[in-house]
Amino acid sequence: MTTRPSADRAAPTLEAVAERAGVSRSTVSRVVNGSPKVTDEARAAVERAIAELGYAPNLAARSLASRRSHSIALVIPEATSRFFADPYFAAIVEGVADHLARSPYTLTLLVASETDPGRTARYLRGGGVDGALILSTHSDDRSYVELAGHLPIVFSGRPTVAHDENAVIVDIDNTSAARTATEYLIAHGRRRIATIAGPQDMAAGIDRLAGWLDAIVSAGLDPGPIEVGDFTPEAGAAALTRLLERGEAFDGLFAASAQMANAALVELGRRGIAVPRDVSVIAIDNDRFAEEAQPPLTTMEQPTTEQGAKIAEMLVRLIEGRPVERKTIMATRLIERASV
Amino acid sequence: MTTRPSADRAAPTLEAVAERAGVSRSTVSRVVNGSPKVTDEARAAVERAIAELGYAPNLAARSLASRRSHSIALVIPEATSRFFADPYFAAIVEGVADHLARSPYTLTLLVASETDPGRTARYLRGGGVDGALILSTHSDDRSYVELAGHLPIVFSGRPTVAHDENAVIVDIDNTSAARTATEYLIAHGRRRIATIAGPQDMAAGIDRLAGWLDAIVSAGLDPGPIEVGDFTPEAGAAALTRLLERGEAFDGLFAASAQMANAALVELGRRGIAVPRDVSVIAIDNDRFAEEAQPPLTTMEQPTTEQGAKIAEMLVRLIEGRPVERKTIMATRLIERASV
DNA sequence: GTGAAAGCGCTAACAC
DNA sequence: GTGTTAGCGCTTTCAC
Repeated sequence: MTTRPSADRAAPTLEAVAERAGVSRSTVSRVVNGSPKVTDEARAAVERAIAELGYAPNLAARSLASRRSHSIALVIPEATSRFFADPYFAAIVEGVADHLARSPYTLTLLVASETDPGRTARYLRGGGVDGALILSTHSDDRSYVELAGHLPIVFSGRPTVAHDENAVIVDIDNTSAARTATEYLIAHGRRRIATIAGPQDMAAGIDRLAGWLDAIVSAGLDPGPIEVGDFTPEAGAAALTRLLERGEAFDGLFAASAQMANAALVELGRRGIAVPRDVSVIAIDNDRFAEEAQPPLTTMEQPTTEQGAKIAEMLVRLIEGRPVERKTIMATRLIERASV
Repeated sequence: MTTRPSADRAAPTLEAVAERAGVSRSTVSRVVNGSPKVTDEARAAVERAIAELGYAPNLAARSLASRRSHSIALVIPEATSRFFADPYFAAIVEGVADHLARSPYTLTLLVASETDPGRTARYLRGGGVDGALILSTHSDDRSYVELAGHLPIVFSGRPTVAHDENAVIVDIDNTSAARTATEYLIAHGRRRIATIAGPQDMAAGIDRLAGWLDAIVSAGLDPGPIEVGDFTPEAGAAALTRLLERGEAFDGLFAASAQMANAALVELGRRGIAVPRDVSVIAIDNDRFAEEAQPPLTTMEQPTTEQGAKIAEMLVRLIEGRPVERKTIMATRLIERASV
């Protein structure tokens, strides 16, 4: 059984409303856009005509004439599948969507096409959106940095490449969060601290590794072994295995993401290594992976949903020409559970 | 430290490209849109001019003239927060985004505003999108059903209200899936089967309850106690508690979602009721809640990501005037784990 | 195969 | 406060 699209009769135009209300198109436009310079009578007549006709303004025409689309893009890097499975990204999107729902802006999800990288840039420069949100990504984010000259852009997480002085960035202090986490391990008597670091081509990965090292060196200790993962549970399990295979003992472990820590905890348990008795574990991210870990994970919370709302807020301000801070650092805090 | 948007010089227009390439605007338009009716020379000249100028077509103008936006909306019902935390919705979005990334269409996320319900409809009718995807929602989805007269619409999950014969729907057979699950319990010797049903104002909730009942009646058994939840873990835990408080014994439990089953399993464990020894549990959804359940949950898998891709595919076909099936039923299958 | 001309439906000066 | 007049940058007949 098949069907074809219904032939819809032409939608009523602003001109039709004007005729019906007995006013000019300008007046209709003013009413639709909430201008105060309209008499109550005129406004009433227009509103009635709009209701009777079921008029809805044509967005493309409005956008063409006003040079504003009232829409912003959220650029999704790389594979979509990994994106939505990651509670970090889900929370960011939630914060963005939620903030925009209370604004006149609409959210466009732009999946960066691997097959045609130029497509995203072309879209962004075609005026389809008034600005774009770029999520922290791998070091190939140069093209986005360059886009900042063409339209308002806000980065969530600092780009790894050199960026314009005018770039607007919202981030947490990854170095400081990692340092605090590691210091917590040290304060609990741990002396030989390993780390499962994040990808070293992303700012969050690099900075968290630096924070771990800084805490250790500042305490006069020697760094434990380092293995790198890509923030996912699979990578965490693999990294822990490699850590153990190196045969270097450690009594503390700092993981750059809760997803990796959660999987590491599973591997430790499987090998009969008790947490926190034999090894204390701490990580960054207070998501479901931290909560559901066995034992529940002590971790640094980053306000992800709030960060999503913040980047949306910043972008809207940028678009509307209001002053914005160039760099916003969201606060993190320690959540004590049972893994240290 | 604050900054203001950079004053960007005007973007090059199609006309500028035409001048530079020494052709008319029509020819440039043809090249940009891949028309075959252009000589190789003309095409080369135009492409060079485009590259030199860094031209990107203005989307609003194109959309106004062609009456196509090459963009589709995914309408998100109710609270955004619940939406992104739900693996079902995340998978749907993933499927949609992934399919569209390989098409010339862009995805707009439309959060149905609770404060201004008309806003969504106005947007959809303003030509900002060529069609819309409506996710199964509560019974107040009447307004979306009506929209189908104005633009191409595809429903994921059948609407509970009467809908146009032309409505395009992609769904699973909820009744059959629930029946199969319940029959599996019966085949394993369970005779007194309770259920934690889904919301009774949603098709998935209603149909799954019907399937459960049908299997029981067909087997000549008496139905066990029923409690209703809203698909969330919290609702599952509460429903199980109520089920137990009723004092009616049961040796089998069918839950309408894995999220509810997962939480119910936790509650059963807490009370020392062994699964599957004392009670067998089965549910619908093969998501992380099913996998991570203790014990791992035997469940009916629905191909959620594929369903997302399917609704996107159907909508694009509808928009492009190609024939589409009015109703597509995605296959479900039993995943045997350890809870029965 | 190519160009000229006529809009697409709206906003934004500007005059009244 | 209201109407008139130009476009916004593109697609699309329709001649040639």
